[in-house]
Amino acid sequence: MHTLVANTSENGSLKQLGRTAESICEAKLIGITSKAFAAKHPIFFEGDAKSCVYRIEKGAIALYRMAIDGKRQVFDFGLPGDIVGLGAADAYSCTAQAIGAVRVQCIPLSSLNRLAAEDSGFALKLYQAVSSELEATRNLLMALARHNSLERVVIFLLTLSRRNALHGKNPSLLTLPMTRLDIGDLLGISIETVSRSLSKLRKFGMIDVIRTTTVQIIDLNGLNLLIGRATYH
Amino acid sequence: MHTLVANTSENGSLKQLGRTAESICEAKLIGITSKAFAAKHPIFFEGDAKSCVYRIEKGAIALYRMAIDGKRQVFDFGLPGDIVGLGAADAYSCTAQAIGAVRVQCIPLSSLNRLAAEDSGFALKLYQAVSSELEATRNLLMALARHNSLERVVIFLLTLSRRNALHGKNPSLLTLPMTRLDIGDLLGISIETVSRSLSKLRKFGMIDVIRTTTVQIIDLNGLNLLIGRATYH
DNA sequence: CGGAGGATTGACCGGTATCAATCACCGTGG
DNA sequence: CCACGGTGATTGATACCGGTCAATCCTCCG
Repeated sequence: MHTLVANTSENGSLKQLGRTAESICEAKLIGITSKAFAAKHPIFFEGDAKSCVYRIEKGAIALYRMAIDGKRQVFDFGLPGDIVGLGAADAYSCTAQAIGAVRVQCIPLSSLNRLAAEDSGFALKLYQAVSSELEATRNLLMALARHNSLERVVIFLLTLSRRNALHGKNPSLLTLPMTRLDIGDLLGISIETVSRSLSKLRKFGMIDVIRTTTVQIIDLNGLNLLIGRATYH
Repeated sequence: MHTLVANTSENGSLKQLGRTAESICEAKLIGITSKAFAAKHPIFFEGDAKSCVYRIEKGAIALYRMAIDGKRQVFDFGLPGDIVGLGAADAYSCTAQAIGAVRVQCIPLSSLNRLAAEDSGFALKLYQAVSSELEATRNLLMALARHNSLERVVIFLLTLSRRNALHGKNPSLLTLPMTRLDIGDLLGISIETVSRSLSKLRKFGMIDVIRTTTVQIIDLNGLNLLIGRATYH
């Protein structure tokens, strides 16, 4: 998973999990299959007995939980390379849903458990991976609890930008595969407020909304200043 | 760590970590020492090189992180029996500070790492423990993002109540070792709003604030209804 | 008894949710 | 190729929750 950037611990967890995810996949895991899901289809539901963990090959998914009153909290978006479904509980602790068309690798839990029981090094990799998720969740928590709606949207954009940079893509041209509702449910704000925030950033001349799914960052430094942090590092 | 209750995954993680914490302490760890801290003194700082994990014997601590603008986000309160400082990173990812006088066991990281490398079962225990912390953090995230201030305070009280029940103490008589500021910084609201929420619950006849540090729950069912959940289960 | 830190209560204001109307984009079918 | 319909996005008007400032109260200790 990735890490929202507006915090003091910087992007350590992102890189770290990236490496961890890779080593998990490089391990001698057997029975891995590949599977495709159409847009909006669930990969697994919160509460379901856990049978597999998944590695995103192509597309994007949303990880979320529903509150009793029907409100939805997105914890993260899973993008290619990410592993979702980790955690020691025997049931999935949140729902994973395809945003667009998605292809995933299914890693059987039995296979994962066997390897972890045999190889303490692999078990420690799982420990690392979940530690990173914990870190990312705390960062999101900081973003939600301590920033207003405009700042949250900026943090979201900068996070995507940083992800792009780490994948060798253009950090100033962002693709938003998710809807405004998905973004709002991640940031804890309404779709209208997401929209208003993007419009405000456009009027400030900091971004350009080319299409609803494509955002060009014009003034990266300005965005960083909005969340109280300069870019030079 | 404990788990805020207003969610669908129930209290699984709480019990689970309770057990995990115990088994971690029962393990053959060497070099454990005991240490005392006075009120408001730091146990460790965010960013410090990690040398030990700590088990609370007596008293209470706050786990928090500071935002750039000086705002503080409390992630959790550590109460007797809890283990704090876990996580695969080589630096503490948040600050731990004594609320009142505190006594802790210091478990050297070197000892922990050696055992984890030798014994995959112990490594998996660490995996479980951090998974539970992740779960608790997600629950807090749900509370912050999806509940108003009154509901957050109710969730906080019900969490303490459940903790009491699990420790064999009276679930209707709550001790609040932390200040209103600590509570507010956990729930993302101001001290005035914490105070107003408690007063409102008192006027509703649902609680009685005996002293500022002691709350009697009168109508547990009513509190549960406020957060959209009945008690009968 | 007095001082200090913490808690409570009130008044006011701003940010954001909500409701509502319109717009933009895109796939479908004529 | 264009008209049309549906979904999602944008923009505006309004109400209200909760932050902030300020005054007072409470409790614990010296």
